[in-house]
Amino acid sequence: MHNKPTLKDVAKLARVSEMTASRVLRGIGEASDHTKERVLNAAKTVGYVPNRIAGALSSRSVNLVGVVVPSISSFVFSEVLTGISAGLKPSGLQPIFGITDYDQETEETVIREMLSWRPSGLILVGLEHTEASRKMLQNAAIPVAEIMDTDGDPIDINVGISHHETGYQMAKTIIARGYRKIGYIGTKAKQDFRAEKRLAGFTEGLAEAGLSVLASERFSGGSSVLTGRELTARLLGRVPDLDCIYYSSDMTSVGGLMHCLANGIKVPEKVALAGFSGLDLLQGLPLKVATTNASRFEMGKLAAGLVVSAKKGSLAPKDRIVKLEAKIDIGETL
Amino acid sequence: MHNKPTLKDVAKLARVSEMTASRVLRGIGEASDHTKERVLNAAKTVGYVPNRIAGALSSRSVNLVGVVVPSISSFVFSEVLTGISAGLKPSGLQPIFGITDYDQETEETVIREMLSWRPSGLILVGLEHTEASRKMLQNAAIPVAEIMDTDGDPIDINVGISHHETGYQMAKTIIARGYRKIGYIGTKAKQDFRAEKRLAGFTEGLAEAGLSVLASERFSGGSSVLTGRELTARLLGRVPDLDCIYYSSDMTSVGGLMHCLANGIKVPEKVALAGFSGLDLLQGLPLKVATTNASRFEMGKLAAGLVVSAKKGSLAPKDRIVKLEAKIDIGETL
DNA sequence: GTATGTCTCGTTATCGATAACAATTCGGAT
DNA sequence: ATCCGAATTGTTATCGATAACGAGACATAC
Repeated sequence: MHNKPTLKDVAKLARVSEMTASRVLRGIGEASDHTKERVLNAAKTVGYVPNRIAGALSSRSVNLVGVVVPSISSFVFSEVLTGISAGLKPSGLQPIFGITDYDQETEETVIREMLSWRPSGLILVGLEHTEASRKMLQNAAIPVAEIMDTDGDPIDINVGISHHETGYQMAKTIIARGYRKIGYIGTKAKQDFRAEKRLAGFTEGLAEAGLSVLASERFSGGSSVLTGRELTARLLGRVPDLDCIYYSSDMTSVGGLMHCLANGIKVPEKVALAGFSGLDLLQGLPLKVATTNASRFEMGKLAAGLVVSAKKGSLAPKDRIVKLEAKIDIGETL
Repeated sequence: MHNKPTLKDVAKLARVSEMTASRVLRGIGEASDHTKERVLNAAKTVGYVPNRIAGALSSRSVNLVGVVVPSISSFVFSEVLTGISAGLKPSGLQPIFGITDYDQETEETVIREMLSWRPSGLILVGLEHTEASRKMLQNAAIPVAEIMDTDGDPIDINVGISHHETGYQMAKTIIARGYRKIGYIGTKAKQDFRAEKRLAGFTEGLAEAGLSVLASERFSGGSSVLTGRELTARLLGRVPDLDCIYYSSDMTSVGGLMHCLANGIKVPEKVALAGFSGLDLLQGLPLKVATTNASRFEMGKLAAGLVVSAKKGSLAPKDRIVKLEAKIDIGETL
């Protein structure tokens, strides 16, 4: 017996043509019960596993949707991915994931790699891509969804929230609750476009009240509780009279809370804290940290659904842009 | 212009044969600088994106490695995936991910789906699979790595830790530190084989000292801080004099710590806590929770490396089984 | 008995690339 | 001037499936 059984082997054993075997195995078209049974049995006895590569080449259709995210070692994206999986499930489309490490060149490579498999659709995070990436995506002639951010010029489908508004609203909220000496802790510029947009909106919101960010700490690399805790310690060490800190993520805001808990700093009496994302992690802490909920699961699911509709040609242009509401959750730290 | 440019279009424009164009674009074999340039230019002007499907069918080789995990909405697996990505990178192989939701039937479907793309290798979590899955994997004639667990009978490559021993050692450690009234909080049986094995080893370790788990709480669904907190409250409500709780995960043990912090219960004086995984999350908490480090990143990276070697045929049978050390980190809660 | 459909199943021609082998070119050695 | 081997480039035959069309079998209608 040679390498792997092919459709030909199945057909031969079942004494039918390859075409008939193919039809039975895919469950399309008509076939007598007698034939069906023979083919199915033959497939089982030779241990047939269809070759999707050949099938895809022949039918010019691939049941894959590429999903390109900056990182998977972050709750934020794993929830989005879970949402995408859920949204794709009813259509029979399979997601395949690629990681960019927050780097546009890497993203370009990943996109090229994905397109070379001729997927039925593509889902990307963010609106910032290299020129070459945009061109490839436009030429691909498949539904392309950019998610998580609506501040920019989308290629095709767009589902997300406005990070600029998110920052702006958080500034307003913080001001309304009486805080005036405000600090910021977030990633270094250019690493994370969305965090940068929130900060810009935040700064703008403060400026309208004649305020500004008094002090900030920036870090590179992933957000973690430890980073949040250390930078909070450093920031409050430098500027002890801050009465509120805005963080670029929930992970770091939790770190801030931990610093305060461990050092007997009263939250929010002495210092108020606010983060971003609405991670599940926040539930169960001694104090629920303020945040803006980015409804990541829903966003992923929705985007996946739109890609499916678009692929079927049943998605009007006006339904291709969905701006979700980013709702602030005051929690117990503001 | 028709649909998508093919190699033929590029070749025509560059006035060379398809074969020459193919060689230039793949950078293999020889070609004069003159030809190279013409082909590369042609490819760029028509916006050529290679069709991997056709390439894979023709060359009978696919630069993909399938990775099948129970879930991605958990730190545990996202770190493993990150490790796998890292381990695969030097080889040029690309990981593609599939999710089983902790269900063997789903796993079987996912495996079949992956094999239908004829990947160069497969990486699975755990040693428990359906009979049909095992058969498919054995017939696939590609490197198959089972990771995270070594308590069982591997199909091919195996990298992981012994969860039974992990539980056993934790029991010994807890006993050695003087705790006697011990509770357990973990997932419901059969959902998570590895957690079950840890519990079995734990119980065995206690039994050797004439002890047993006095009370336990079980949950279904994912591990979360909130679940850990609530169940800790419930368990201590039922059995207030427990002096130590063993959790099936770090997320839930952190929840336990949060319950204690919020309610003024002294840790570890009143009650000691221990989890499992060694998540980064533990860094930065007011108290470092005891855990067993499962070195997930390293495990993923190592397994990926072995798959690559095995694919090249340079992996001896004796190197196919790697049992890593699971090191207990006492932290500050034991 | 002939015609007309409806079911079933088979034949042929791709899909877009690459492997294997064949052919051509070219500079230099004899 | 001729020949040789290395460097380049081309030709042919697949890879394993599916789309599109075609054909035989069988039943029903007139």
